[in-house]
Amino acid sequence: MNIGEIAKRAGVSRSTVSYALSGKRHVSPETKARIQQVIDELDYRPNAAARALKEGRTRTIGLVIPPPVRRLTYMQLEFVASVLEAASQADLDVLLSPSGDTHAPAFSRLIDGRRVDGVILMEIRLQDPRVDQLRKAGMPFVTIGHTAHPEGVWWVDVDYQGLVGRCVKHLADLGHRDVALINRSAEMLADGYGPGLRAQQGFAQAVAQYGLTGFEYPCADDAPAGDACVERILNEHPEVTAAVTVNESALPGFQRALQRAGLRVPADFSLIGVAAQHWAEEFQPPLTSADVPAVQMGAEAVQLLTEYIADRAAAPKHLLLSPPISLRDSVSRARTLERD
Amino acid sequence: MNIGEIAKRAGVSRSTVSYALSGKRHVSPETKARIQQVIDELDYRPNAAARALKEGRTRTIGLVIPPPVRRLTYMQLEFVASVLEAASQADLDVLLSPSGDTHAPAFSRLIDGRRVDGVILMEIRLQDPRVDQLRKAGMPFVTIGHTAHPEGVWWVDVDYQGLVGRCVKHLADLGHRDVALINRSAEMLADGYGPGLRAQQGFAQAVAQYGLTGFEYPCADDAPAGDACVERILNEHPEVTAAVTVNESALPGFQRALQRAGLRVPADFSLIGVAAQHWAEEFQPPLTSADVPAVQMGAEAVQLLTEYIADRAAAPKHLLLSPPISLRDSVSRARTLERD
DNA sequence: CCGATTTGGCGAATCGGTTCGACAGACGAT
DNA sequence: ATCGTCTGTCGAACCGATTCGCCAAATCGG
Repeated sequence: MNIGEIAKRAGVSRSTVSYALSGKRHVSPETKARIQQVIDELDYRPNAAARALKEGRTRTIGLVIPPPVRRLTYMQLEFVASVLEAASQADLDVLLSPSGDTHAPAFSRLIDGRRVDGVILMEIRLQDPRVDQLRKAGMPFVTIGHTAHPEGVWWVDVDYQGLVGRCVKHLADLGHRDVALINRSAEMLADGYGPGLRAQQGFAQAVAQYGLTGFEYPCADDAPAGDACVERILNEHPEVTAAVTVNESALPGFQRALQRAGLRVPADFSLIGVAAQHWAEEFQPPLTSADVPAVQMGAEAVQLLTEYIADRAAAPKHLLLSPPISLRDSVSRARTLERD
Repeated sequence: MNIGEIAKRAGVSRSTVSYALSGKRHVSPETKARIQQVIDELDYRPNAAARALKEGRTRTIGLVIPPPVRRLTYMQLEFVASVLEAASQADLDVLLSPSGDTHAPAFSRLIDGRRVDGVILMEIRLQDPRVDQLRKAGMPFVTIGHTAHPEGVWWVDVDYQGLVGRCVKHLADLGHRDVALINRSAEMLADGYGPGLRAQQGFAQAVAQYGLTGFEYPCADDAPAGDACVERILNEHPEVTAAVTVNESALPGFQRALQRAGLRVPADFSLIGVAAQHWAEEFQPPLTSADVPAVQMGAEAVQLLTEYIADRAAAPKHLLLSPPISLRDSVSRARTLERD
């Protein structure tokens, strides 16, 4: 069931079938109808490989996700979902590829084997070898997150630095003087993970600017780590009355540790952060947070990538999003002030 | 940078390059070395589309996931991750495709456009039109889950019916007389969702067999629904001392509702279920459960699919897994017995 | 009524690989 | 010296689409 078979049954040439399908040249309505009928009968659809070979494009994009996949955070899952959705809208297929040392062959296949027209890269590091490889191969790509030197690169990101700064300001305005930052894991920071390092900077700057005392705590991406982290904070710095977090996966652990310590949120301890809306609302009480617009970001990434693919000479574009802080129920005035 | 270019620079014909790469015919060591050197210099990799066209296979499998993707349960995410991992091991790429009405064109592209060599289908219904479509198109596929009439189909599944039955038996052995089943949502059951309906059957059978009184509660896949569901159970049937759950996404909600009601697990209320190990361990206290071996299932699905692709005439195989119940801390003897 | 233009469709080349058959040269056996 | 075998390589066909150039018939204007 190839185009030749269709042509034979419709009594026309292969090229006519092709033109009838693509509309790139005029075909008489009668002929077109006859061809369409045969196609419907046989459930014919052009062979993707043949088309890709001739056209030089695959109508497929690669989505490179961080391993181990099983540990995908909810936010990352939202990216994947929204990229998938946006790609589907644009009639693009998505080839999902884990990155990392053991998957290097797969990555090279993707790039050098021209399996995809472009790539969306998630979880990039400040220095990221994959960016260099893509650049060298001349493969269009958009990163979610941005490297230390993103000039000439297309990217979409959330302004972690600014957002964490605004969270600190929010706490300062409410009278908190001693605050903690619960960051991502120490390994990720050492590995040059952008959002973590930018959160660090934003926190340090804002703490200095508003004259607060700040303590930074790295924390692995799971509930037990969150539990342990909050316990450490409470032990080591009992004067801390509020925390800013960029670690949504650890949130359930915070709840447990605070509860065990007999601290109520927000009466005794305020919590604010940057997180996916889902996690923020799941928290008890609902977390005041800057909701990362993951869905929008995924869609924008696909949009940018299609633009890039369509015009490889176009000037690089990027998008730095800074969503507003949604006021929920996890932040209150500092205890010390309430005693006045 | 195509095979012709490599051939020219190495001073051989295109076919020799091809044979040097594939090893399907003997090529002298010197020639092979010369070719390899040119390839390394240019980072050459065969164009996937051209190869797919000639070979008639794409070295790609499709993974069809349920929409809305954003609501993937942890277990489903584990399937995706393990399929990805296993495919990567087998040098296969994975095309991720959401299913559902709005994505029908993408699904047809996958199947009729021969974009993939085979398909893995997740979340299938007892009656599933996608199964029929795949069958009609002659596309090899493996389902995770099985339809009402799985004869002639390749599949991998967990024995929900048997597992739920064993959970009930476990509770009966410990003296519980009135037990609840917290199932998946009413919509999913109405829609013919296999695991939910099989859990229902297993529960009903076991309850009858051991002479217990059973109450079935459907529950949506999220924490608030779980909270509300447990509250209803406690209100409507205060005599219930234990529940079996197959709804891992609702678990955090159970915790909250039980806590609010002042019931301790397992002293006052026992909980047992079928869930991903991750969720079972995240629960407070760790949940006694039959851990769904999602990672194994994903790997097995890929394995079966490659066998099927390699020999389309092979007799269908399937795998019905029945993991043991891991005893953790959420089940105890019934209260009434403890008073003896 | 004749040349120019438009309409509708055809044939062949092409994309970049794989693979089959052929073939030249080296070598061993008789 | 001759024949057969084996080695290593080449040339050409092919996979299934798209697209360019071309041409026959129909239509139009003066």
